Amino acid sequence: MKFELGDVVFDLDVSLCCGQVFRFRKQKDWWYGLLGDKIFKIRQVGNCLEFEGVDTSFVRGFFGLGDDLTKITQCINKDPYISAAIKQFEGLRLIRQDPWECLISFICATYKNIAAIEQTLFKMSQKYGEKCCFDGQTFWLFPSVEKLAGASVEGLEACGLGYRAKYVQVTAKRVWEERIDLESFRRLSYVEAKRRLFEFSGVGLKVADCVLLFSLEKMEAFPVDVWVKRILLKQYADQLPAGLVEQLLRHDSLSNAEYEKLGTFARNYFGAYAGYAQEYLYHYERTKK
DNA sequence: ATTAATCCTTTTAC
DNA sequence: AGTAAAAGGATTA
Repeated sequence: MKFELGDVVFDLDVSLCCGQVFRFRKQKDWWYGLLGDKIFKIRQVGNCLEFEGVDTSFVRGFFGLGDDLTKITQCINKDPYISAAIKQFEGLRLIRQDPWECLISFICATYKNIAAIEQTLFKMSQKYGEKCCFDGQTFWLFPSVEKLAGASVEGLEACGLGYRAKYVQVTAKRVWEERIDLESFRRLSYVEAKRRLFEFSGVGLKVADCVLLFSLEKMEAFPVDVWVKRILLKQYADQLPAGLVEQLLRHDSLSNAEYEKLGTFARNYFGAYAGYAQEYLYHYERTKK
């Protein structure tokens, strides 16, 4: 299938490489990806998207092609620094992931680098997910709630989860036993959905913000990891509340209070699409020189 | 080749 | 409320 982008600005490679998704692989010029029980491949040829395994409305929804990116980038374009990031990664869009997979993925992602996260999630899917064939290749779907709820901590540890194994286990068990519908969190406000996510084991403010931004379409979510903290301290120090910079420099970790101060600053400064700003800044910082 | 630091942090315990 | 330490292990320097 084909989809002409027309005046829709989109860069498939940048959107898939900027650290939002962990289970996309590029083979030759095709990206192979999974969402729920769907497996598909997609590539961008000029201003046209070509794909197999899913329909046009899925592609539009999944890659956020309905977002008015021109308006969004204008809104967040507040200074020369982010302006450079927006310019360099024109076409970067936030992807709409599955909330369950997103929640578990970011619980697994804490204090890990992206390569290690990808490896862990692959092992976990291989062990607990459903095996599927597509385009002559083997894929494993992301494990269901029921499957992970029944997994042992030892079994999860064997996937390289380390101390995160028990968080995954406890969270999965709770989602399963209480029949929690994570999709329904979409209807809650940012603050309310964040509070609900925060209750899960292994979910702090950062993981909650990632789930809110990457799967629940809360664009005011502004995940602050070590990279974003670094950017804020370097590029936005003089605009942060008085004393906060000195406080942050005193120690390495981020307290919840400090985290929320940075998030509040970002939402005030960048506006309703602060999450988009975060993704441009994050990718820009990670890839420069 | 080895070693050390780092990693899209959270939890637990002062 | 604020701070510090611990939690595996792959990747990167």
